[in-house]
Amino acid sequence: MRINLGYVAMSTIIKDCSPSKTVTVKSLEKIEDKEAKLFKLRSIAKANIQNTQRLFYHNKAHDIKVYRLTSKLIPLATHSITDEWDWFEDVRDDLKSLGEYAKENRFRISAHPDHFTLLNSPREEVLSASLKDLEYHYKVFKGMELDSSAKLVLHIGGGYKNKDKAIERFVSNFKALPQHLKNIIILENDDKTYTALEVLNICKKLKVPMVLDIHHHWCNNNGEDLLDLLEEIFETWMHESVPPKIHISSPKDDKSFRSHADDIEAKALLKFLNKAKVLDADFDAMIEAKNKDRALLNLMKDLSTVPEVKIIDQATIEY
DNA sequence: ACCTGTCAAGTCTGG
DNA sequence: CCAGACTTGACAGGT
Repeated sequence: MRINLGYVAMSTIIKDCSPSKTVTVKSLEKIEDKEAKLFKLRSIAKANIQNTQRLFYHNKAHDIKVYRLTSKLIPLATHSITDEWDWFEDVRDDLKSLGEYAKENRFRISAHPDHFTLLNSPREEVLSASLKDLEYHYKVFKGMELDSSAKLVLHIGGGYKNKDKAIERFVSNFKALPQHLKNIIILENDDKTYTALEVLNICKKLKVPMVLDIHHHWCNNNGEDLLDLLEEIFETWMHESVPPKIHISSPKDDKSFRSHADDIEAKALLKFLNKAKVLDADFDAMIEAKNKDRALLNLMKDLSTVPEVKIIDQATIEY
């Protein structure tokens, strides 16, 4: 099986290349002139897109084909303070050429809205803010002219002291989403509330792909063996044009087991690969480590000494 | 150039 | 009902 590694949002290798620059509400409020305000926002947005383009060049140079966009590409995009700002119009051309490059190189692009984006909140205002945030992400993809292989990764949300009810709410709110959002949302197990098995069942019901997070599974499970779930998890991707995606991170230490370590422990990953190999399925693996792309390259280096691992390119292995 | 408190957003726990 | 933890890159103000 072939595994493509990717990383999240920013580089620890390329300096001064943040795609997530922003401005605080307070300092934006201090700017009196409306045009100056817009200029500030526009400049930041364009710089973020430009830096994302630089990351794309870097990714290409390192054979990295799997990448998660920052959710902060457009500063304060869903905050009411920017209601007057037509950001899409301002960065239309920038997004378009960014997307062209991504498509030319067959990058597999995803995004992961922040933990405030909750489809199962009982609070109306939380749900509507979440919808706004989902539409914002969709618009970025749309501006890049990506098709529905570009995905939005979401968690199920809070437990609200009644998980069954919370799942019901998730399902009915999901069903009520506009089709263009349903097409791109994929669901991930989390480290505290919704286990891989629970998310798998929801994914099967809603017919959406599931992202398996291995680290989250270690944190939050009811004793299920991943191998028993893996085939069905990968099956949720059956109708997609891209391979299944998993998330990989290593615990920081025993004390903060849920936190992400700087790098990825090759040993634990190999254990998973050894289990998964019976399925012989290709998949994408998103590296979630503090060292970001550096952690990816470090992991590749560690894997290169393992006899069962065949190095295909700088970010791809066969096992 | 470097340091530190603060930042749009939610949920959960404990008081 | 409210404060603090969670978690995290970047800002902003200060040295």
